[in-house]
Amino acid sequence: MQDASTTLSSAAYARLRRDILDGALPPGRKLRIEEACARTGATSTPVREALNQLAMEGFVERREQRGFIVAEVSAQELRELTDTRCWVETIALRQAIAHRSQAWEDAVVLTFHRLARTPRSTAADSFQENPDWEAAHGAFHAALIATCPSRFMIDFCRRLSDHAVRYRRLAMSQAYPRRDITAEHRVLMEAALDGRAEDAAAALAHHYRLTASFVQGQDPVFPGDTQT
Amino acid sequence: MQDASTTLSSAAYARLRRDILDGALPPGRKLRIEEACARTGATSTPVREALNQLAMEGFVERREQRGFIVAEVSAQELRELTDTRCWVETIALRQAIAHRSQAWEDAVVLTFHRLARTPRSTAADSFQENPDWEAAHGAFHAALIATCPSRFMIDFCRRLSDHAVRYRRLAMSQAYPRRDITAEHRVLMEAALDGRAEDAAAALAHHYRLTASFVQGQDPVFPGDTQT
DNA sequence: CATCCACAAAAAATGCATATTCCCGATTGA
DNA sequence: TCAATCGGGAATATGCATTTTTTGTGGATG
Repeated sequence: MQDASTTLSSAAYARLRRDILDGALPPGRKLRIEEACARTGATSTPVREALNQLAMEGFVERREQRGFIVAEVSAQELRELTDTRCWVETIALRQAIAHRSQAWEDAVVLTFHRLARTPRSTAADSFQENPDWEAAHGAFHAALIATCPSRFMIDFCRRLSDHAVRYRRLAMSQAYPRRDITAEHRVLMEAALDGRAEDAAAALAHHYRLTASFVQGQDPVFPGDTQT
Repeated sequence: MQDASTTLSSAAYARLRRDILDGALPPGRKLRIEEACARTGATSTPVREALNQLAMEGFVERREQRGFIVAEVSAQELRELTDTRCWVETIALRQAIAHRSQAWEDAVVLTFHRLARTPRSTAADSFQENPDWEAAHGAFHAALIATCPSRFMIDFCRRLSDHAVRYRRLAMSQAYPRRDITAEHRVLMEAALDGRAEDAAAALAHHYRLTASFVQGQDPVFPGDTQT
């Protein structure tokens, strides 16, 4: 019944993950097993596996004997996420620069080029999230730290990035920022290619904090969360 | 059929995790579902859930349509693990010190005291791993970074710590180090309590690197892995 | 008359036995 | 000797049974 090289479990995982990151499944939403089955076209066992994996990633919360809910978001967590990315990914970037290679430079240049050429919105007049842009953006940032000699670091950075994507999408549904993101990326790339590790790290942190402050500014996303 | 507040799935997860960290399930070992069922006393559904969670943690590898095996170890990964801990946990420690509180100081002192009073070996003449020591050791290191204002950091440090425990246990089955670990912990604690963040970070990194070099020295643990 | 507790019924999560699909190795034929 | 096929065994998926939680109702109490 299964088409080549994909398991129903993985398919359900990918589908639920996408729906959560897209915001189609909003934070706090109860995830009934049966409903998730209908959504993914699988039955309880693969769905349950998918939900458990998502729980380990922090995208859903698992309540023992009480099922799953989509993980909540908060301004507090956004701050922690942003700080953590700045702390950790700057280290990964410094390490990557210290271990740079020809292949790394090529990949950085290539992914930057692709990102710069990918429109952020699919519509010219209104903002319509372009999934290709997210992919290209992730590829660029991944390429930057690819030579960091620690899979633990790389995996952790990717996980944090995924959480950041969710926050960004939730805010984007309200508005979108007017800044020259390509320019930010170019500054970052050029510092990295030149081996100016501290400049690159600073640019990266600045880039993340700018996005975070934009997301945080979209008040309706975080109702009732006022602590600073 | 279920006693209070525990699900078979969680029990299977805890059991398999313990067996992997203890080395009872050695690296590379195939984990047949049916065998794991017998080991944990559950059937396939909860066992499969447990294995998936362990796969997300990196303790088992999931081969699509081919089952699970206990994650391999290597000298290379040990180096990456140690570097990552030194990079990340020193940041967490600096942050924790920057956000210290009375409760934090109390917890650090208390967990240090308990650790110092817990014998490392249950036998006086030969080395017999004392599970209480592992627990006390983990509690001390967790207490040190508890006030780091990022759950992402704290969770990541704990995950890395668990991987380190596995490496340590694997090496311990060969020999055990002769060093004054309590003294190392005391230096670390005192620097932290005094607010000397850089000293504390240095002590922590030194502590981890000493252990790593010991583990790495136990050649039989990593047969065929000679690259440096 | 409102509130709270107990009990019952429904819904949902967890777990099991079994069926199906897929991978791998062996055997056979070219 | 190599390739294709067949069979055994293991992983994956299904449907149902069991257990727990939750919700709704009725009655007693303040």
